[in-house]
Amino acid sequence: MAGNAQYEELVRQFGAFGAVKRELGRIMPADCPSGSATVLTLLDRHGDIRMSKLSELLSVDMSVTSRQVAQLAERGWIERSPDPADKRSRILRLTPAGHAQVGELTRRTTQLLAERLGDWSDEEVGQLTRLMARLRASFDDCRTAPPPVPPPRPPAAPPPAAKTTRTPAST
Amino acid sequence: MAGNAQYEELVRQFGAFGAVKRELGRIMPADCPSGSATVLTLLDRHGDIRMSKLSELLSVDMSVTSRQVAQLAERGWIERSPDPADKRSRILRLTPAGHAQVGELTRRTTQLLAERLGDWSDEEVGQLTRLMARLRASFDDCRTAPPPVPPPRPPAAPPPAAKTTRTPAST
DNA sequence: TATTGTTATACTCTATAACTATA
DNA sequence: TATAGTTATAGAGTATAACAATA
Repeated sequence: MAGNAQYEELVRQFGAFGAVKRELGRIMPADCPSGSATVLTLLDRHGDIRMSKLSELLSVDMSVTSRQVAQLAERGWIERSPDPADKRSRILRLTPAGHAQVGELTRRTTQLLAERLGDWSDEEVGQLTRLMARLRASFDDCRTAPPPVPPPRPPAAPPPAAKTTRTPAST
Repeated sequence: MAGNAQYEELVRQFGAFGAVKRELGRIMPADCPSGSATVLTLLDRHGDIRMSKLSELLSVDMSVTSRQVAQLAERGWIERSPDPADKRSRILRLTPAGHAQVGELTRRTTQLLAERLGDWSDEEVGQLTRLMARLRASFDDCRTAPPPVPPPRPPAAPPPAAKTTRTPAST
């Protein structure tokens, strides 16, 4: 368990990381902004998944995913096939063109990192990777498990309403 | 120096970090979105600075900073005083209300981190903080120092054009 | 002529809410 | 009634380009 001062410093670094993210975004192909790149990369790693699963991986509302995916389908990088087990669902899959695009994205990003992190050791890169993976996992877990010490949060904070990536909409 | 496979994995974690960023953004006050929060935090840390310096810290075009800062000024969180040394410039400074707002932001973010990172050790939090700081620095350095091994980049990649955070505009 | 900052415009990312089709 | 996905709308973030004032 860490102290507040440590958390404050960590949050500052989160903010500074935005600058890194923006630089990465600037080297993306004009027809593939960073949001699209993120989706393609996730599909490349997780294989054929459903919209809802993708929303969960991205931690965004499914409406966002829907639009992103529609754009990628228009460009021919992914295809949406009906799920035989549930006619409401659609299975997402990279097309050959999609795989090629992932290759191009990988080429660009690894080149930039090679330039910028030239003086980092294997060990350091690995450490940062592991810690960021764990960070993501720690935020993920808390969508299923309630916080250890639920402190009084007077305004907007109804019970987590179970694990879902859906617009609350009406009641 | 690390291998390409390591860089690919690191980039994937960069993408996953977006989910953490979005969660942080969701707990911000309605009148202070995460972009504003980043600016306020930077001003709190760096003291009175000029627009151009702030743009550099954020790694965004000055036009972006200008709008952000205008909004914050409207809310009364910062003030822009003329720079006596250069009448074109403006000095940015947090107001007392701005400092109070920073306090509120800090309270919210540290609480969320305390919930999510409850099982992290001091050492681990410190390590992640240090590595992210170094990451930011590594990207920063390369705006002044050219890449160690300038590889052939056929399309869009004219010489760095010196360190500036400005729209290229016309020639 | 070059630099600092502002404004106008356009595009991406995101959330909320309403809707359709299926379970 | 609840869930999977879509669409419409609105707001925030960002870049490009043109502009004004000052150096």
